[in-house]
Amino acid sequence: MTISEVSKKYNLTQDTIRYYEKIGLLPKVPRSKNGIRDFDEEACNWIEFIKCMRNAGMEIEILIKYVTLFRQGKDTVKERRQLLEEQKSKLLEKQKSINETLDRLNYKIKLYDEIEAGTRKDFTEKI
Amino acid sequence: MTISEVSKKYNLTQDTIRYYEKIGLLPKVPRSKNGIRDFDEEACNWIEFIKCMRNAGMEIEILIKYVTLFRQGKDTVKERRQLLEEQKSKLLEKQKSINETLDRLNYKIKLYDEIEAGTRKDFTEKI
DNA sequence: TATTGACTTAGAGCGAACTCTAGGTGTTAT
DNA sequence: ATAACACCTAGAGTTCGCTCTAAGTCAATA
Repeated sequence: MTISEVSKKYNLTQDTIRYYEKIGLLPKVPRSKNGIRDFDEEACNWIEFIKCMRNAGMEIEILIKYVTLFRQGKDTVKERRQLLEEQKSKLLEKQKSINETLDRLNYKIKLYDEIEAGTRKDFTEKI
Repeated sequence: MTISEVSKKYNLTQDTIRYYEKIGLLPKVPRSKNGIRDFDEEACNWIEFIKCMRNAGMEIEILIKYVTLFRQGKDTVKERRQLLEEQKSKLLEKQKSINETLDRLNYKIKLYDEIEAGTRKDFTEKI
């Protein structure tokens, strides 16, 4: 698969994919003899994995660490597990923040609906 | 309330608070006669609100827009409602991404647990 | 044969959100 | 009175994660 195909498949720019490889986020992307990237299934799987993690806001440094451990083989399973557990905690925190904010947005949207409907005349919005 | 008290109360640096005011994110922070900020309840409420929204990842530009509309009074209720609704959608998307990633992390953590426990001998982790 | 088009690289540039620096003012404690 | 301390400002610097630029290689088509 060429970079333009991968780019379309995962909706990432070619620049982003090259950047990810450059910083060590993609282990061994195969190349055809004239130096052109030829993504195999494993490389694609990594891209998909990284995209998923990045979408959730995981830091690139952490992902590089994970990829590095992964490449070192079975001996790093314990450390990888630990890393993922930490990231899980962070995501749970983030989830909590988002839920709090959603509650607040819902409250305010409801308030604005009441104001617009005229069912609330005492317009004392308290931020 | 002085800036250092507010800073402690909301766990934001003084620099961040001053920055928020400078860019128009805090409507009218009162000042004592020698020019020192003296946060009243309303200013504190704004800080708390902004902190909540920022924690969920809402962009500063959007928050400035909201604050600006708020200051313009009742006539902007409809527009404010619309803005909040858009941000709500974004947060729901983000929530979805986080949930997907959490599922994936849980799967991998479980896999690593099995590997470590020795209950899974076929070590064919597929990223 | 010339040009088009997809790929390559190194490295510069960018936007967001702070964070820090330098220099200044005003109040309080010794 | 002088030092310490908390505050102030404008503006420069930093970090993250891309994104763009310039210059080059190579294969296919007019």
